[in-house]
Formats: sequence, structure tokens, C-alpha cells
Amino acid sequence: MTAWETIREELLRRIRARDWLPGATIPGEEALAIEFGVARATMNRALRDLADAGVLERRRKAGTRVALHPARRARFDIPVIRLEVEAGGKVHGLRLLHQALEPVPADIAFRLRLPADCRFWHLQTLHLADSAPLMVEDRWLSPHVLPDPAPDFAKVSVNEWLVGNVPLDTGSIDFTAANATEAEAALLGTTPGAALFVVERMTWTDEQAVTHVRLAYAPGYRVHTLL
Amino acid sequence: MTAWETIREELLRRIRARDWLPGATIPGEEALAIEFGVARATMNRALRDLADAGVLERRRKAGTRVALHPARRARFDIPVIRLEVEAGGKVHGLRLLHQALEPVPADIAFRLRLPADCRFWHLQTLHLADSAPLMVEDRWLSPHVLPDPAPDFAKVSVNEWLVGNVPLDTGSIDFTAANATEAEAALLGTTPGAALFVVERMTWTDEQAVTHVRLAYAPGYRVHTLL
DNA sequence: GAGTGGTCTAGACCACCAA
DNA sequence: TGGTGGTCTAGACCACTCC
Repeated sequence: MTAWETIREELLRRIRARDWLPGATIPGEEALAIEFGVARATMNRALRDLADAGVLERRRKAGTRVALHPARRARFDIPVIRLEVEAGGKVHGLRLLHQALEPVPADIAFRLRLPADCRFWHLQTLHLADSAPLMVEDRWLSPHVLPDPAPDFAKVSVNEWLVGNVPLDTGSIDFTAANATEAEAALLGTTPGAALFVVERMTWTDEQAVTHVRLAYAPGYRVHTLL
Repeated sequence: MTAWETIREELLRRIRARDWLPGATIPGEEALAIEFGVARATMNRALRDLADAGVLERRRKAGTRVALHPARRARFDIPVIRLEVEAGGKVHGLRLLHQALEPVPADIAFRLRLPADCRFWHLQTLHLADSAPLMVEDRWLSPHVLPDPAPDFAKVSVNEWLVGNVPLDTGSIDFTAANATEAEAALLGTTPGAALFVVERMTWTDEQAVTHVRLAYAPGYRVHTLL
């Protein structure tokens, strides 16, 4: 355990032991550095780490306070389907179900900040784990990012091709739930109406929409994060 | 923009422009520090930030490499229901539906690492936004953490009482989807079988299980994160 | 063993913002 | 406008791990 980690644990202990109450101002960086016998930079590292985690709130002049609602932030690993499947000791499979240039539906065009009447590649793919259906991917992909002989998405997952070939910029991820349509249920081997965990990702590069993808997972799937 | 942030952006630009390919080793900290004309600590800050974000992978002796699957990690704010409701300009309401000491169900006891035949407080609460049902909370709470005159959970949300009064330690969050039971549907004003977004949190303090809570949100709810 | 990143120091200047 | 956190430097030693 390094010095700044040890200090961070001690600061956390004081907060959890309620030596420092939520909302209270704690001593300044310099005072704490002297108390713990370290350089200010080391104390800064510990304090900044707790501020990043949402445990402390820091402002110049105002000082450092204990957050009123601690542990408000967490990290999670964005699921990468192939790695997830292979981590479970299974083989990842793909089945490209549909690929065509089609007008982007209005709601998706709006969320991608696209003008009306855009045509994107519409791709539907079934992902398998050891031949068991795991997830249905419904993607709208800008034709402007594809090279002239387009890649064969029956062999390479669109996602993996993108991360390897298109410089991504900004993006967002949403998590929600949806009832399985009849088509989804048939593909995933479940019943229509079953609750599916849905991930929606959008990405832009250089202000240009690249892709919108909706991943609907078979029942039982869950995202797990430690605090 | 500070120096280390400027450097981070330039490093990101090189990665996205494919000057540095995924998997490739990039120059060492010291070499880059010289190139950018900054101290090694400043360069370290930029490189460490990208490694935290999952863009770079760093190992002693082996050097720094561009990650094969960039942007694999993201942060999100753990939803705090009352704040979320109030951020939407609405009033957060509570209705305590059930409170009793009951044996913990086997599956939850197992996940909380509890011995068999434990009795916890079982609390069911309906959360409202401007009197519209928003979320059903089903919680198992260790009786050991409550003071003798127990708090009135009809007035204070259990969650808010906990973060204010119990030193929390480790925990986990899961996201999944579930079909609404008849009881849930009635409470949330939807139909049985509707797909609900479900958050499950568990917390321990000092190796002792504190609580297991399952939050089932009304249809339409989503968690949103920027990348 | 040797090269790389990880940490730490003592000091300095700066940016922000509450008083 | 002064106090606080944010950043930066030049240098040092250490810890890990690949060779």
C-alpha cells in the first residue's frame, strides 16, 4: 500500500466513523499534509482521488467538504460481447440477419442529430455463445465511414471493425429494459414480452454521426459492478 | 486547458488518427516528457488518465501500449432517487407499504453471504414523483445496524438514513431487466409483464451484510452516461 | 539484471472564488 | 483580495516485471 492510498483509507475511515460529518469542511491540504508528514502533492493525490469518487467536494477558497451523498459515482466496464463470451470459456458466434441501405427512422435520426431523409446501413446481427443465442444487435451505420470495398460484416463484428478502423470521438450509453418483440423472442429463444436488458450506444466522430446500436440481451443477462 | 489536459488530447488525437495503432507500444514517459517539454510528473498525469479510461495499458518494464479495445470503461452516477426526482422539478414522495422482521429468502441470503435462517427487516416502499408512481423498492435490512428506537421509515427513505448513519464499506450494483409482477404492475400503474429496469444493490460494512435492495423502475426509465 | 512506470519530495506559481 | 486548491518542476528512489 502506497502512502497516498494509506492516507486515503484513513480519511475514508474518519468519514465513515463520522469524525467528519457529511457536509462538514475538513482541514486544508497543507494542514493535512503536515499532520500525515507527507508532501502536499501526496496529500493532494489522496484528496483528489476521494473527490473523483464523489466522497469529497473540493472548491478553491471554500475548502474541502464531505459530500452529503457519498459514493455517488462508480465505474463499469463497457461490455464487449466477444470478450465477455470468451471470458466464460465459450465461443462467440455471429449471424448477420439483415444488411441494407435504408432511411433512418425519425426517432433515431433525431437522437443522432441527423437531418431528415438520411440513409444509413441497417444491420441486424444475432450474437451467440456456443451456438446459444445471447443478444440481438440492431445497428444504423453511416455509409460515410465505410471504405469502398465494404468489410464483410458476416465475418467481423461491426463493433470490432469500428474500434479498429474509425477514430471515435464522443458517444453515449443508455441502459433500459424492453419487452421482447415476436421477432426478438424467436431469435433469442424466449417468449414474446419477456423482459430484455437493452443497451443503446451512439457515437460521433468530428461532429458526424457514426452509428446507433441497440443491443437486446437474452433474459438473465445482468451488468455487475463493484463499489 | 492545463498542460496535462492538452497533452492528453494530443495523445488521444494520435491514437484516433492511427499514428499509434491498437496494441502498439508508444514512447516511454521520459521520452514523451522531453518531446512535449514538460516534467515527467506532468506527462505521467496525462498517461495515467488515459490508462484509467482504458485507452492505454501500462506495465513496468513492458512500457505503454494502446489498448486493443479502447473506451472500455466509463463512469456513471449512481442514481439517488430523491435527487433525481427533484432535478426534474418534481416532489419526491414515499409510501411505506410493508415492514416486518422476516426470514431472508435463500437466494438473497446466499448472495449476502449470510448463514441460513437469518431474520432481517423486510421493507417495501413505493417512490413517487409528484404523486406519480416511479419505482418500487424491496429491501432486506440487517436489524443489527438499527438503533433502539428505530427510525420511522415512512418519513425518511431507508437509503438516505443509511448513508447518513451507517458507515458503509464494500458493495455492488447490478443492472438487469424483469417482467412486472401483478403487484408491481398495480403499484406502478402499468400492466403485468411490462419490462421493468431493475437495479440491485448490496452493501456490507466490516464483513457484515447491511442490506440488499431491489429497485424496480416504472417503464420508460433509463440510465444515461456520456462517454 | 536492467529498464520502465509508480511514487514521493520541496518548492513554486497560478486560478479561482468566497468574503 | 486573500486563502484555498490546481498544477507544475527537477530530482530522487523504489517496485515491478520482462529478458
